[in-house]
Amino acid sequence: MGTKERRAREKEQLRQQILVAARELFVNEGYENISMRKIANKIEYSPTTIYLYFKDKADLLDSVCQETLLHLLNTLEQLKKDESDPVEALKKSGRTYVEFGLKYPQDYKLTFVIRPQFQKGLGLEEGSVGEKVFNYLREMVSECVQQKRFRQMDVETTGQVLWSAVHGVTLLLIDFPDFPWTEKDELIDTVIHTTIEGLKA
Amino acid sequence: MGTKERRAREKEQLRQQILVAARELFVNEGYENISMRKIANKIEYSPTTIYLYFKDKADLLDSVCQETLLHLLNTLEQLKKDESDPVEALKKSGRTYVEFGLKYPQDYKLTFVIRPQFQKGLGLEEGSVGEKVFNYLREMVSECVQQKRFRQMDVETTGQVLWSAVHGVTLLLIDFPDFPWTEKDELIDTVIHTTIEGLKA
DNA sequence: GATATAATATTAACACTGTAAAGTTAGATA
DNA sequence: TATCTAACTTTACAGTGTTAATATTATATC
Repeated sequence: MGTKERRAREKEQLRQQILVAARELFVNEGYENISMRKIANKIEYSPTTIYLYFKDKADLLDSVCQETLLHLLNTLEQLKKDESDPVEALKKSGRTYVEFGLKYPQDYKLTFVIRPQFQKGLGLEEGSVGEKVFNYLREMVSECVQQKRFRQMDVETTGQVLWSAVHGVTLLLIDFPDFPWTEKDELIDTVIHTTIEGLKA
Repeated sequence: MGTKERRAREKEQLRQQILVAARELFVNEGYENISMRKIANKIEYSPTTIYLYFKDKADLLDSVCQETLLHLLNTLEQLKKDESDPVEALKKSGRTYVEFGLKYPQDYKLTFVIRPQFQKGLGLEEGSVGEKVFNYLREMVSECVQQKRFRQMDVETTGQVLWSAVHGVTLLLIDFPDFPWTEKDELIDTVIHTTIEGLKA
C-alpha cells in the first residue's frame, strides 16, 4: 500500500520542479517578464499543469518567497552559536542579512518588495517563516537590552530600527547599482555600526 | 504666426493630460494593473496616441517619477530657511522625507522601487532631479560636518547612511502595513534620532 | 486480464496586454 | 484649390493569465 506515498512523493517532486524553474526564471529575468508558459516550457509540461499545484502566478511567487525566507532564516541561525558578545552577534546578524540580500538580490526583492505588491497579507503572520525571521532579530536584540548594552528602550522598537537600517541599505545598493556609493563593505559596516552606536547613546 | 506656439502649447497640454491620468491610475491601481488602453480611455484618445508622446510604458512611468522627484525636492527645499541649527534641520528633513513617502506611498514606490526595475539607468545622473534631491541631503549633512556636530566622517558616507535609514523605514511601513509596528510617528522619530545619535558618537 | 474509477495532464478558448505599421483626417502653406 | 505635414486612429500581431472541457494515464476492483 506504499503507492499512495509514492504518488504523493512524485507530486511533491513536480511541485518542487516548478518552484525551481520559477525561481530561476524570476531571478534571471524578473517576475513581470516571466509567463506561466515560459515556466511550463522549462519543465516540459503544459502551462495549465502549474495551476494544479499553485492557485495562480502570485501564489507561485509566494511559495518561492517562502523558500527564500527559510533560506535566510537558516543562514542567520548558523551564526547563533558563534558569537558570545550579544552586541557583536547582533552586528554580525545585520551584516549577514545585508550580504544575503546582495548575494541574492532578485530573491530579496521578490520577497520584500514585489510580493507585498501582490499578496496583501504580509506573510509575517503567526507561525510563518517570516515571523520566525523577525523573532530571530527579536532574540538578538533582547539579549543586548537585557545586558543593558543599549539605552533603555522597547525591544520591539529597537528591532524595527535595526531592520529599517539594514533593509534600507540593502535595497539602495540593489536598486541603484550605478550610484557613487562609498565602497560597499564600508558602507554596510558604517550603517550597522552607526545604528548600533545610536542605540547605545 | 502664433499658431505654432499654440500648437506646441496644446501638445504640451496633452502630454500633461496623459501624465496626470497615468499617475492617477498607477497610484490607485498599481503600475502592473494599468494598461495603455486604460490610460487612453481615461483621456479619451486612442491607445497608440500615447506613443506619440512617450516611447513606451516604461518611459511614461519614468516621466511620472520625474515629477514625483520634483515634488519631493520642492517639499524638502521649503524647509531650508526655517531651521537654523543644522542638526535639527537634518532631522526635520529626514522626517519630511519619510512623511512624503507615507503621504504618497504609491508614488514613492513607483519612483524608488518599481522604476529601477525597468529603467536600468538609475535616474540619478548628473543634472537630473534625482541628483538634486541627493544634493539637498549632501548640503544638509555637510553643514553638520563642518560645524563638527558629527564624528569626523566622509560627507558622502554620512548621507548614504541617513538615506538608508529613512528609505528603509519608509518602505517597511508602506509594504507591511499589518506588521505590529511601534506607533508610526514614534518609530520614525526613533529611526532618525538613533541614526543621528550614531553619527555623533 | 478486463473494467471502473480516480488522478493527472492537455487542448482550446477568452479577454486582455504592449506596441508596430499603415491609414486617415484636419489645418497650414503655397 | 492643391499639396504638405502633424496629429490621431485603425488594424494587426504575438504574447499574457487563467478557466472549462477534454483527454490520458495509472490505480483499484472484480
